Amino acid sequence: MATVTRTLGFAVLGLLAKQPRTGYEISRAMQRPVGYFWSAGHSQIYPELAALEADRLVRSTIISGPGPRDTKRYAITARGSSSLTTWLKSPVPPETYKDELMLRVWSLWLLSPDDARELVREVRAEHLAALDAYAFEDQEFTHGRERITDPAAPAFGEYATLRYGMLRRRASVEWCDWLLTQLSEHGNETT
Amino acid sequence: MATVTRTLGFAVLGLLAKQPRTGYEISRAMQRPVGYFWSAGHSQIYPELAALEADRLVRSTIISGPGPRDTKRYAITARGSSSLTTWLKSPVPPETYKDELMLRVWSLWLLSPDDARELVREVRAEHLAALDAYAFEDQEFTHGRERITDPAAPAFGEYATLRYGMLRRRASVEWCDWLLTQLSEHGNETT
DNA sequence: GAATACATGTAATCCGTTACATGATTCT
DNA sequence: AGAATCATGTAACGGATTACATGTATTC
Repeated sequence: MATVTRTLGFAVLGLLAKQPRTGYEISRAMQRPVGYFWSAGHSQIYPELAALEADRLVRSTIISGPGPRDTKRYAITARGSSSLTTWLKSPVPPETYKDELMLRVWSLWLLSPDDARELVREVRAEHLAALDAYAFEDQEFTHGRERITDPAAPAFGEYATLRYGMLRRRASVEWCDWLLTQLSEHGNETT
Repeated sequence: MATVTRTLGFAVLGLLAKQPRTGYEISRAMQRPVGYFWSAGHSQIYPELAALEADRLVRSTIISGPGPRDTKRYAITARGSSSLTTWLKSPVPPETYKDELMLRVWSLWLLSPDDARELVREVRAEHLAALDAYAFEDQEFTHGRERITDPAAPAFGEYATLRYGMLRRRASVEWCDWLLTQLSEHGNETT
C-alpha cells in the first residue's frame, strides 16, 4: 500500500528525512538541483506535499507566518521513511537520458567548421562554469565540519552526488577539447 | 514564419537531413536513442511529422505499403534544412539534467552499508553493460568505411556523440568504484 | 495457422513549466 | 514608500508515455 510512484515524492521525502521543513523551504531547496541532479518548481511541490500527506507519508503542523494562508511545517512519518527506503532498494530503472546538446552535435556535420567550433566552445564554457561552481562547493564540504566520509551521515549522499557532477563535467570538457581538435585538424580537408 | 520550437521536430529533421524515410523508419530509429541521447515513441512521431509538413519543413510522397493506411515517405525541404541549421546556431539552453539514480544516491545514507553497496553495484553493472555496447559500435565505426573524421560527413556527428557516451559511462564506472571504496572503508565505523 | 514485423494513427494520462493570484514582513 | 523576500496555492499549457485501435505481409 502507500503507493507513491512519482519520483518527485521521493525527492521531497529525501529532503524531509534530513529535517522538517515548510513547503517554501522545500521549494527553495529544489530550485537549485537537489543532489545536483533533480529540481522542481514550487507549483509542483505544494500539490505533492498534499498528496504525500493524504498517503500519511508526511505530517504537517500549522505554524504562524506571513501571507494569506497558514504556514505549515512538514515532517516525514515512519510510513514515509519506510516508503523511501523501500524505493531505494527497488530495482533501478534503465537510464533514459535526454540531452539537447548531443542532439545538436549529432547534426553538427551540417554546419561549417567555424560555426561548429563556435557551438562546441559555447558548450565547453558552460561545462567549465559548472565545474567551477562545483569546485567551490567541494571546498565547502572538505573544509567544513560535516562528516562526508561517514556513510550514515546525511552529508555523505550529498557529497557523493557532487563528486559525480564534477567527474561528469570534467569528462565533458575533455570531450569538447577532443571535438575541437577534430574540427581543426580535419576541418578544411574537403570542399 | 516556420516556427518549430519543439526539440523533437529538430530530432526528426536531423534524421531526414541524412536521407528520406517513412514515419515507421523514423520511429524505429528513435526507439534506440538517436545520437545516444534522444528517443521518442511512434505516437509522438506521427503527429510531429504532420506538424512539420504543415509548416512545409518536410514533404511526403505516398508509396504503396501494407496496413490500413497509406505509407508515406518523408523528405526534408530547403525550408526544413535552413530551420535546422538556424536552430543549431541558436544559443544553447542551460543544461537541466534529471537523474533518478543520483536522487537515490543522495538518500544513500539511509541504507545499511550492505544495501548501499548493492545499489551502487547495480548501477555500476548498468554503466558497464552500456559501455560494452558502445565499444562494439565504436569498432563498427572505426573498422567501417564511414568517414568519421570528416566534419562534413553525416557519420561525424554520430561518432562524436558515441565518443561522449563512452566517456560519460567510463566516468560513471570510475565514480561507482570510488563510492564502493568509500562504503567499504568507512562502512563499519559508527553506531 | 500463429507469430512477428510492417505500418499509421488517436486517446487518456502524467509530469513539468509558466503564468496567474494573494498578501504579510523585512530591509533599504 | 518601495523592493525584496517570505509564503501558499491554482490554472493553463505542452511534452512524453502508455494504451487503444486497425490491418497487411512475411516468416516459421
